[in-house]
Amino acid sequence: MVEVGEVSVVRAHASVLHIDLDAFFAAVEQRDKPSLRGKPVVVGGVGGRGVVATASYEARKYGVRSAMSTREARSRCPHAAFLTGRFHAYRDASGTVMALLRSVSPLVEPLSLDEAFIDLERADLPDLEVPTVTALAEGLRRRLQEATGGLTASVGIGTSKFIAKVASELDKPDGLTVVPPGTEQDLLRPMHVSVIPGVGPATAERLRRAGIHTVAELESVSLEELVRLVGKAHGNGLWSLARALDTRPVVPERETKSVSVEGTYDTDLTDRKLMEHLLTRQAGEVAGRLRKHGLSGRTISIKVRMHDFTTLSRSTTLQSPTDSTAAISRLARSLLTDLDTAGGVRLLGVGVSGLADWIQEDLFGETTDEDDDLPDEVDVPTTQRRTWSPGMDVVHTAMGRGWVWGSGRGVVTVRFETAETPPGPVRSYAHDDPELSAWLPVSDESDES
DNA sequence: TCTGGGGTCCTAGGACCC
DNA sequence: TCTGGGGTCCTAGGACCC
Repeated sequence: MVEVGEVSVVRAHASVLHIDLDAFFAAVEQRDKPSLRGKPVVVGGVGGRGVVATASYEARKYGVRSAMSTREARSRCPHAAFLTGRFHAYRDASGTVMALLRSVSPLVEPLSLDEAFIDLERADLPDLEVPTVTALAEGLRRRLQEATGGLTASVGIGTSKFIAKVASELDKPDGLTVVPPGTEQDLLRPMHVSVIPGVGPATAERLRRAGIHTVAELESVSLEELVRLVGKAHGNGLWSLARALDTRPVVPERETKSVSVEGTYDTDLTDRKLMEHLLTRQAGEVAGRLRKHGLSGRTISIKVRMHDFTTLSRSTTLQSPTDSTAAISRLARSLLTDLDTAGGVRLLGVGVSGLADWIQEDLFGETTDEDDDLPDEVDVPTTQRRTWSPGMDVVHTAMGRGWVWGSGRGVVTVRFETAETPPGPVRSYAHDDPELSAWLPVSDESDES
């Protein structure tokens, strides 16, 4: 990437590589189970409301596609093997591939289990001319097959992420396309606008109504007009990509922004008690994943998809991050109270965002003046319930001793005492969180001193 | 019984603060 | 009493990606 002052310029060499494993989930299944080789394989949800995650090329011949309902896939290709998927196997294979990619260049950006960008400017190469990067890619594809027991990949190389990704689509499966620098516009202009990342069905339809079908037509539209059509951020992005202007860097690590769990049920839910039970279970999974990664979050959300596919969400933001199952589950259930679910619910989900690494994160010394900025208490049915007094109650938890700092919405906020940096970190708990059972009123503290 | 699950980013409006 | 603008945070919804 060339930097000219603040402005980054498109690369002079085809030094971005995009790699896409062919029909990845299905290919892993065929690799591990020889009887499936050469036969149509469909991996995805097998329930009444399942969809196809990956179809092998044999199944694609019958018109089976990703995101198609499994029902439809069955009617198109009844003799295919329908499998639910073995994610640990896919994760293993993906790990092998990513490690191989990192041996080519330290700058590898995985996009999913089966896709990644590689920055070849950081590879050990004599130059970045087309023959050199072509040879590198052929060697990589060969080694990948060996390392994975026969998985194949499609590779594209170009002067940007956009071009590399478009290129990898051009020769599938098991192909390689290098787009020489300077030929990007010739490649793109005849293509449909939907080759541009971010142009999905809704944007394509808006553009179509404005008479814009191809990249060449998109290129002829002014920036102002594009922003008017699709909004500011999107408009700016489309204007640049239509001209093959893409300076997005290859970024190896990205911070997690949210963690969520959702489920679609084979029959619509109408029983509120059952919905609360399911939200509780999901909250536990979310909290477990947060803890596993040392994360906690301030915003708890639920997602509810109704029988008619309309999707609602409700969220609430705490003063301080939590990873507590009880807190997340209580808030999730209380958010459901808002919603009229009479028509039946096909999907429920729980998510946490506004993530923090709570050990390092914030709240050391800020937010000093008020004890309780939490929203007003909602009436949550609780068997064991007491009043927590900010500034008055002391609690003992797995994290040590802390003061009750805020209270509301069925959640207690605790500020922990730490030796070196008072006041210490803050966490939230449900009122009846078992972790808080060792609370002591402040008046009992005299015994300790 | 068309339409999964886990994410990211954007928009728009309102509250609130300066 | 009226009129402001900018910035940030929050919520809800939607588009999109793999």
